[in-house]
Amino acid sequence: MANSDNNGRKSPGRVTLADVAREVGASTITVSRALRRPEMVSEGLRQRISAAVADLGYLPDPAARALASRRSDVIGVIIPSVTNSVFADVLSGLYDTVGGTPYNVQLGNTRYRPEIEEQLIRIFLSQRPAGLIVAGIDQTDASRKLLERADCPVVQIMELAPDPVDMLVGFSHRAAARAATEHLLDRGYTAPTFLGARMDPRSERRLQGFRDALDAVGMSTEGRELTTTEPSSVHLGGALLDRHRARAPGTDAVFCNNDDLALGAAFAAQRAGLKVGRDIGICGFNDLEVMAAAHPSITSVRTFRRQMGETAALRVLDHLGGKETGPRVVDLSYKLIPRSSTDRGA
Amino acid sequence: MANSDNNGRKSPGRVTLADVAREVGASTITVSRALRRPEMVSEGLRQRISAAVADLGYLPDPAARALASRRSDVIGVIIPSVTNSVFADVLSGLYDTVGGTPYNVQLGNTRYRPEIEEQLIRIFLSQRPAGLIVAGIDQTDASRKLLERADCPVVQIMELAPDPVDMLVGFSHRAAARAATEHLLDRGYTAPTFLGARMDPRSERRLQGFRDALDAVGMSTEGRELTTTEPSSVHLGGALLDRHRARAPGTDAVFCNNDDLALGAAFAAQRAGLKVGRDIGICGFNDLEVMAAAHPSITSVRTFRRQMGETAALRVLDHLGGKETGPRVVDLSYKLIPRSSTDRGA
DNA sequence: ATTCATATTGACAGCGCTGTCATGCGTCAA
DNA sequence: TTGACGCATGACAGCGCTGTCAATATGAAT
Repeated sequence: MANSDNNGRKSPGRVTLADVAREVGASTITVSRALRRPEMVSEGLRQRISAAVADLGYLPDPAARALASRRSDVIGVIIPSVTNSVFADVLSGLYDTVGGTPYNVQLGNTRYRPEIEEQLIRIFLSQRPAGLIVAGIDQTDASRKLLERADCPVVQIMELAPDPVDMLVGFSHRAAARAATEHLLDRGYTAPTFLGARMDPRSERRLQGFRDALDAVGMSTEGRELTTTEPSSVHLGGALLDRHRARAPGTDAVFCNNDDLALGAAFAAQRAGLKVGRDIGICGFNDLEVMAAAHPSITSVRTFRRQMGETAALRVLDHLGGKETGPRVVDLSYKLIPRSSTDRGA
Repeated sequence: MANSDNNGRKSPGRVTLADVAREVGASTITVSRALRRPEMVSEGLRQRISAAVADLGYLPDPAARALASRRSDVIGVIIPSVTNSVFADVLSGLYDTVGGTPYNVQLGNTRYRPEIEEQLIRIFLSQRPAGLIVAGIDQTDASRKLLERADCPVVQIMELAPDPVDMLVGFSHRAAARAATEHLLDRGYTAPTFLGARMDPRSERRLQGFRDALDAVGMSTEGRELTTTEPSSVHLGGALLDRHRARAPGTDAVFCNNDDLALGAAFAAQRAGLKVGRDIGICGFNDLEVMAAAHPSITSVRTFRRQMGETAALRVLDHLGGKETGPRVVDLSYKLIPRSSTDRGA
């Protein structure tokens, strides 16, 4: 016979539910249940099944499960950048929270392009994901519709908005930026400038917060903004500061879009012979670890990125576990951390 | 009838191959072929099928495909840390290369624990991945056996070794560290110390390279190594330098495990009133962007992390595409970038 | 004793796709 | 003309699992 050689067992290398079922003398469906809803199977059988599973080294086939249940174990995560350390922290929280559950994180990288985001959403949805986590609230109309129709939990992260597609975990970039700018004014700086790179939607909102603060004290924003769409970097922070100081020598403080720029600005200031803090105030955004360790230490707005990942993952997992408790919108807020770089007396 | 209501079409929301087939009056298998091996289907039919696919918005179901073909579209990537910017760069290269292909990257995070790595390999293999990319060459025996038996391309990355499981893309940490240390000696520093955090296998090899360099000039490594298993950070770099200087005031140079430590050491040195370069030489490892922008700029060993991700992905994709050309081992090497921090005259 | 709810198990079909083998048909050398 | 061959297409089964409904057993309620 053609199949005489693999008689008695399936192709080697893959242990199936049927193998386990045969081993314990039960049906496959019972084994399936013992694994997914143990409370539905009697104590004794359940234990024999566990033993057989361990014994045979059975591992479920996610593809078969997904096909039969019409639901995959993939939690899709759609973010604009993998390298950006801000997202790296969020991801770290996500992976730590999802690791240890039967679910898997799958990443999609939009590279800050809405049309790629839309395509990724479509592709993820075609996998019938267990959940979807997307960065930001500025999806295209089509994307938003897709997300609204998705029959899985959806969490938007990184920002705050009154009308999330489903759930949302984030904070107000605008309020955070306003607080940072007000801090500069409080510390006695009189000519602050906004330095911004990349200028994605979140950066735009930070710029808006900067304007809010100036508006509130009746200060014009004219000539107090220097932005570029180039990706952010430490070097660019220095270049922006140099460029701006050449045009507006009176500048005595900068609020930077993010910490890379702030760090670069600090280096450039030192290079130019300025004393950071006394001669020029510098405030960053995100409070990366380096900000506290820098010399001088650099003021920043702390954001809770890792916690954002954790919370978003938990929201999804809770929904999947049937617990639909908890608020739909979680505001993780922010915290200004004043340091030497905005201390004029330092 | 029970099914009279969904007569004529399947449950809405999912367009299947069968829908496309019906639309063009062909069989499902032909549509399947038109999508996967277009050259097997006649010109005319192929075009009508493409049109119908676009028209109906058909998206293949990866679970069904994986089940039927016994091969998933997942390229598993197993790394020790998601946050570490070194891996972030590798990942970025991976995602950029795999994005645009029909394959998907799925990440596993070992947190530097071999037993988790082994478990992850097992789980990934149970998905019959298209390929597997694992960081390092220090797998457990069991892990290595699993990888050897895997019937998919396997690429080890980050390091160099004579006996890869399958393919390998990396560079010699030992040689790179030796070159860095020799640079310190060449520049006239006479009492260099190795500062190391985390001390994973790659760090150990860098330490070995440091020792090689000292050995070569007959210098003792006694008291010239300060390492910790704590995770690396900028702050820790400063702390290590301070601690070491307290014990060994004669130290005139440090080779740091990585750039975070080096940056922290530079800040700490400045804080202590030392002139970086003249009073103390500092060399980092990896050459993160910040090293060139720092004030003073910091010497480092450039490693080609992004390219490592790209190359590893390409190796996998080539194999999947049938092209088994190219060497099994790719040495991406390294490049010492001398800067002010190791310039005694600066 | 009978009925009914509850708990435990199983039979069956089918998720959407692809591997395998078979079929139909036109082409071409003998 | 004929058989061999290659090309394009299709029929069929089945990948490994789970949803659904049915069957049986058990004990409580009447």
